[in-house]
Amino acid sequence: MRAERFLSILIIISQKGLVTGRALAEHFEVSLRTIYRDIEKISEAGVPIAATGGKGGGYYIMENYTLNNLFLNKKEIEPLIAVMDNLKFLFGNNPQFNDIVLKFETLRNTEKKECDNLSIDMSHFSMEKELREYLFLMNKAIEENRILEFEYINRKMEYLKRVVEPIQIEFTDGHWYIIAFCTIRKDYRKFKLVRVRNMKLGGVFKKNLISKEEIKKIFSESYEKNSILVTLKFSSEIGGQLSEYFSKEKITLLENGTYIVEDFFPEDEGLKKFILGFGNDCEVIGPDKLRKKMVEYIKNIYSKYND
DNA sequence: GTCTAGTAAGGCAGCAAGGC
DNA sequence: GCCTTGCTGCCTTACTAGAC
Repeated sequence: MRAERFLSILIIISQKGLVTGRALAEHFEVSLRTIYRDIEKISEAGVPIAATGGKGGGYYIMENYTLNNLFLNKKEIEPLIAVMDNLKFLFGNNPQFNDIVLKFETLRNTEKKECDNLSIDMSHFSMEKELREYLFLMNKAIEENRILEFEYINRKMEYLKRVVEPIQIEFTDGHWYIIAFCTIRKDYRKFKLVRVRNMKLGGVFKKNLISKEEIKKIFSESYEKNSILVTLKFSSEIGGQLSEYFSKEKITLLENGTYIVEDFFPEDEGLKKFILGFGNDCEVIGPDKLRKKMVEYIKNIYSKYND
């Protein structure tokens, strides 16, 4: 704890140039006396920290002394800083996270030129404010083993109450999820954050010792169990777009210029909408039951426009 | 379980230096 | 001179680890 504070004090002084002992004491929530002792120990360790008294005074690191990037090289720092930039936007109200960001910003000062060629955006345009608030609550709940209560919007636009024991925050396919044990469904579930409303922190729960790998396996098995092998035929016009949705080995180019794609999909409403998203350029070849479902689905749409 | 030593931290008092 | 800030010494408290 103390060694960690020493390093943070050094980084803060290095980052800000001049910092008062009082400011450091407030930041670390310790007494001024403790900060003086810390500064003394840091100086004894050979770091040239100097001080000026009076108004406008404080601690500073003497010229020509820089903090080395001990563990990371330039190429490793670049993607980390891009990610930290994003996470700062999302977790900015977490004091512990802000300390980490400060450390990375210190690295940025020495690596600035190398950080400009990578940009990552993990925000969501429709619920920026809620996203930040929910991520903060989720993070806190996981750290303190606390229940999360929220309303979850299902496909029928019904608001269903959920009480969950959170395990992990995940960012996949451009969306944030909370992986948790649902105390209502008595099962592990993945909740899409854009469907969550009115999230609140609840009481403390006893942490289940299930590993992240086991949970991953549960979701993977569930996905496979609910998935079917689908064969799709695409027109030559849409060929270029297929690589956005499918891996190379799943796409076969036929002699007539059309494409065949074979892949596993979860068998739900989303699949039909996904296929229809390609419009007239996609045809279901198999399985037959999906082809029949598509026919019914399209008939329903047609009837809406044929009054 | 109890005692002891070490460590970390807080509080207080007094002093020095610098800026306004 | 007053205010702000740093510096130091002394005492106390709380916690932890090790010895018995």
